[in-house]
Amino acid sequence: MTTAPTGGGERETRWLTDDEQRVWRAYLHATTLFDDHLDRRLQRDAGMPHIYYGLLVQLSHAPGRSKRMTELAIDAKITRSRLSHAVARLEKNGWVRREECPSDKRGQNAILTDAGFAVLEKAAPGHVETVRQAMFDRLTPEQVEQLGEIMRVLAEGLQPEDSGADLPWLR
Amino acid sequence: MTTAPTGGGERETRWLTDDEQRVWRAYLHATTLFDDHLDRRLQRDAGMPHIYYGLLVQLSHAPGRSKRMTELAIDAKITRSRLSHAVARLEKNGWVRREECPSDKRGQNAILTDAGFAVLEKAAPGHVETVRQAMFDRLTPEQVEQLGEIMRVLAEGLQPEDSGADLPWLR
DNA sequence: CCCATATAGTTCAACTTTCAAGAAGTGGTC
DNA sequence: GACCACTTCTTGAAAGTTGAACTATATGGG
Repeated sequence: MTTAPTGGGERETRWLTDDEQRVWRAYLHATTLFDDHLDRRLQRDAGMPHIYYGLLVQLSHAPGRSKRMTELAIDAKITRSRLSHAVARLEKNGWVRREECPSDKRGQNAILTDAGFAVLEKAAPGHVETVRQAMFDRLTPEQVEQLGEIMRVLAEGLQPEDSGADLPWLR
Repeated sequence: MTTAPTGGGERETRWLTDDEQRVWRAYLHATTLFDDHLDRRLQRDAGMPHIYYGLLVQLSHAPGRSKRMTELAIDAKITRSRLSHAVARLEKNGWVRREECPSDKRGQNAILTDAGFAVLEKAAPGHVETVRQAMFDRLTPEQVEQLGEIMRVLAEGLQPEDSGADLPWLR
């Protein structure tokens, strides 16, 4: 649905050209496959979806391997609701634990446990290898640079997304 | 977890360079935001997630606005299981109906209804506009071309993904 | 101090996705 | 024509996601 000369009461829709459609489809195709690929690998190698893995990574980089929930949600680009569920699951796995925030009683800190760190340490090489094989081994250095720049531009335009859910600015 | 000089018994992991990490993060960031953005828009404007919309689009392009389930699954890059559930939902909405395949009694054809087509017609301009604003209005013509080529390369390397679920080659 | 309002995080219900069966049909082989 | 391997599609339960409602705490005036 991107080319038809429109049908209803519209005001000059700027439909995609054939070239644009091809790029758009290629984008959807590739990103879908990529996402699935990563998810499966990590599910297999680390027993969790990609985004959960990303949470552990975030924590591993944080001072004290600890982070406020909201901060973690923002960094991982997910809603607080989703994070709550995710951390609950990771906690059940023994990979993360929660601790009250001393300075703000509403707050919680998510903390990477040693077990969690171990899982990360074990899965990381395989994950990196996956990413490398699927992306960096296939692209020329120029393309890698182009991709980076393109993604930066796209992300920039998407940041201040409102939409009524949760906190407006929080995703 | 992409830079640390490793920790356990590994054989020379090819960690990502700082530049590669930046690109990788930019990629994740942008694609995540993009996906969320589209999903929300379509949920709001058409009452369904992006992938369901994609199914209707596929059908609208097919001869007779009809397609075999498996073919549809392959084109949409989803499992048949997922498609079954999705079509069930779309059928409940009255946007798709199922019909037995005459030549193969195992088969089902998914058919876009007039109501389904109407939904598509109504949502399409907004959807295209969303895509245009978020992607094509932001990139230079060169970047669009680069993006297309890069995505083609990435998809190429991901095609024959096995992994044990459903049919290996299907999805 | 007390209030209104904002923020942090969780929870609930509805929905989607996944995985592992399972029911039904096809096609080739002997 | 009975068997066997395979394909097509569906189902059910578990896991994950979403948006909205909710609890509790914080904050900045009056």
